Amino acid sequence: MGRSPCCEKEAGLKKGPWTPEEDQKLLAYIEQHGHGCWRSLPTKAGLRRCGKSCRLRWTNYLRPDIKRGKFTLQEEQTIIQLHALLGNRWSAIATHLPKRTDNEIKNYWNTHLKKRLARMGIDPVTHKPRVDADADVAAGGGAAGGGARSRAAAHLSHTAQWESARLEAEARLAREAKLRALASPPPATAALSGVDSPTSTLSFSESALFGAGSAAPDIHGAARAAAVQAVQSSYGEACQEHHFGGATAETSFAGAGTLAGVLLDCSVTGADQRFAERTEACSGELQGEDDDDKGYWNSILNMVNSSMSSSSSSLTSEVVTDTEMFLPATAAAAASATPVEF
DNA sequence: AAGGAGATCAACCGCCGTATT
DNA sequence: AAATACGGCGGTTGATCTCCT
Repeated sequence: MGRSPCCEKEAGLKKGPWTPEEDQKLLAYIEQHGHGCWRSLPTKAGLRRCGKSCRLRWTNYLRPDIKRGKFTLQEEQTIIQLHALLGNRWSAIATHLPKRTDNEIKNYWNTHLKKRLARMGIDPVTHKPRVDADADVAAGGGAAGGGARSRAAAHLSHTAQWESARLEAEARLAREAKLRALASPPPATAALSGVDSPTSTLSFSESALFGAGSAAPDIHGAARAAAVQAVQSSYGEACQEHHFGGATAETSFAGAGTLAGVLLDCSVTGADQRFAERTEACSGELQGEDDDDKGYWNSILNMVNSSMSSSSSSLTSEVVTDTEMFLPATAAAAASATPVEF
């Protein structure tokens, strides 16, 4: 593990900013041959760069499906939501922002959003109002507050576990899709078509299939089913190791899956009625959760909702707007707190 | 107009997980 | 089972840009 940097092996490799000529070479080579093995690509393409540098340049800049320029309000909202859920897992966040790279999102978070949240008095790490933390400190970190926090942390931990399981399944799905693609080579023009999500192990279209289960071509049917099964079993195991109020692994999966599933469904395909069904199906699963959890998610949603209400966006179907999407049924009722100025 | 400070972002670095040998 | 190769990820850096004095 921890092998040495690829660039160490060959001296004289160029570093630093790419020139237009280098870009052209890389672009031309990939368009013609696909990237294949990154390590051998620079030699074949006539570039004095290491493979890693080429891969980075391609994924972060040259790919034809990358959207550049200012982030929209909706994108900002999505990033904030997903960061609250996933933390600094930029590639996972990028999965839900088509045409944006993890590097770009990371940069935008560090240079814009983090500061903005901080200005609003919200801790960009915990996504909680700083006042809470102060109050807890002032109260000497009492057992009640600490307990609530740990429960909230446990809730988040479940979410993260589910997401991890999902990402694992995505990776498996992507590998299987790749194998299928190799088995039946695409036309030359398709060399660039399998990259419709900048950094995800799963392409955006595949995410959509996976999340929405909609009109998926049968070629992916088995893989999708396998992926779903993998998520279910992974999450089931996670549930057995932890709590979830005595619910079975399957129902726990449904409950927690709602949260991440909503993100997936809504960001990829727009809200659909399956979501409502699942919300109904799992309502009450998380009723043991504490008011702190409600407040936590409320604060995020309020922030998001307030900015959304001031915009003319039609994206309300694309990002989470309904408290029930995020919260356990019991928490939804408490979602009428004053919106935070964004 | 000059230059200093802060902001931005492309690119690098080092580590990790997985596949292959 | 161990070693190695590879792709991917998140954190960090440094060059460049923009704004302010």
